[in-house]
Amino acid sequence: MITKTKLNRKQQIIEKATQLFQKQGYAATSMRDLASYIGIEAASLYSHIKSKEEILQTICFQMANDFFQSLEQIELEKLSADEKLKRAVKSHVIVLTKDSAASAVFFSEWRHLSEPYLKDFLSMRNNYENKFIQILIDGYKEGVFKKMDAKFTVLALLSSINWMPSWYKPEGKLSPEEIAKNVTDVFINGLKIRS
Amino acid sequence: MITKTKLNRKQQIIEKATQLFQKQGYAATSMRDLASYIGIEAASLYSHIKSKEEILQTICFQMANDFFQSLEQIELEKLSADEKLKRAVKSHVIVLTKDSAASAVFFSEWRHLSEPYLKDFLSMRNNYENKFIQILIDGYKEGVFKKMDAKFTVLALLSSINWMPSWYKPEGKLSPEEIAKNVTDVFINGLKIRS
DNA sequence: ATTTCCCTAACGAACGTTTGTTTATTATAT
DNA sequence: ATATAATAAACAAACGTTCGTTAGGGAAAT
Repeated sequence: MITKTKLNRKQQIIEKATQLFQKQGYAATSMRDLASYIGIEAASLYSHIKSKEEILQTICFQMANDFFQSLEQIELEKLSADEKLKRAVKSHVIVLTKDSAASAVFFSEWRHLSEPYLKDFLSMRNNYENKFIQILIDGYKEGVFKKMDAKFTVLALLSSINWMPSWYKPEGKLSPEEIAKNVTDVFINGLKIRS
Repeated sequence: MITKTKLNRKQQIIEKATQLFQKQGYAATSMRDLASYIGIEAASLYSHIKSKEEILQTICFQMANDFFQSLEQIELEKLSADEKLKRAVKSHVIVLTKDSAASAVFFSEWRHLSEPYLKDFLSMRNNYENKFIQILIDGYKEGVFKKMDAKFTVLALLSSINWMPSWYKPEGKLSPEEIAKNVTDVFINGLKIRS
């Protein structure tokens, strides 16, 4: 099982790197650091990966794809704006909690990507935020949401969720669904027009 | 004016370092980097500062003090919980926007502090969060706020604000007061019991 | 008024260490 | 026998920091 061993090793490298990048940051994590945690020499890492940055790229774009895919699926459904927002937040939280270490790296370490990856990354993120903004604007047009600064509100909403990886523990008392419900409860009931 | 010149230079170093730490991160910013932006040699920095980490310590604990001071002042006043929360958020945003670069460093780079500074820092932050949590608990007891997970809500609230330094521009259309109002509007009207 | 002295801020050079990565070689497993 | 994965050794570059020195200005002493 040559390929299997190699894939496992590569996966192991990326997983351990994810942990270290989260705890110490990308720049403060050395390849010797990473290697010693795995139990091999730094030079041996290069049998499986091309460079340190390739690891970061893998982590960032894997997460970016996951987020995008989960949101695109929701856009297909025909839902009222508030339902759509609930679903979008729930999906976002689920993706995020599935690998909270990778999410933390995704949110904090992307700036160490070199061009053209940095440009691609930022454009994807912008795109993602715009989809949320559109949901809020639609909600306003439908008469479901108050008048507001949609971009500001989305940034506040996503920020409150995205900070989670720094304190979320899978063994904690709150499930991803409960977290999503808590967040949307606060935000939606503050946005929704009460009759 | 010996002392004045020296103070200005030291201040200049810390200000430029704050900018670079925000943009590139603490670990990815070298002393030669910093020096060249100022227009001197790296070695010359050490006529004014003791070490690279001392700069980070200065930034972090200056901000920590500012946040603490602004909150302690509010605790003295006799206010209803929702009013108190509004005031606390407003103070928080004002401190944060006064130097958003330093705030960004404060929120993202504290993990590079060494002991015992790291321990002190985390204990201060915990303390600060607990003051917010207490406001929410008081609000619940007063019958002003819904039943909720106070810690979770505070983390969500502070996170949505603390992410701001990454996009806040002083020349933007929103003033600190308007930002605070937007945030509290969303959160308070989502929390407050409607009669 | 001139000299001596001290202090600050800057410098170039170098310190020892660590960085990411490459190479040539050996061990392992199929 | 062949392909893969690990190694030790080495690389140039960069790291934070220290060194001895120098230039310049103000204070003190002559």
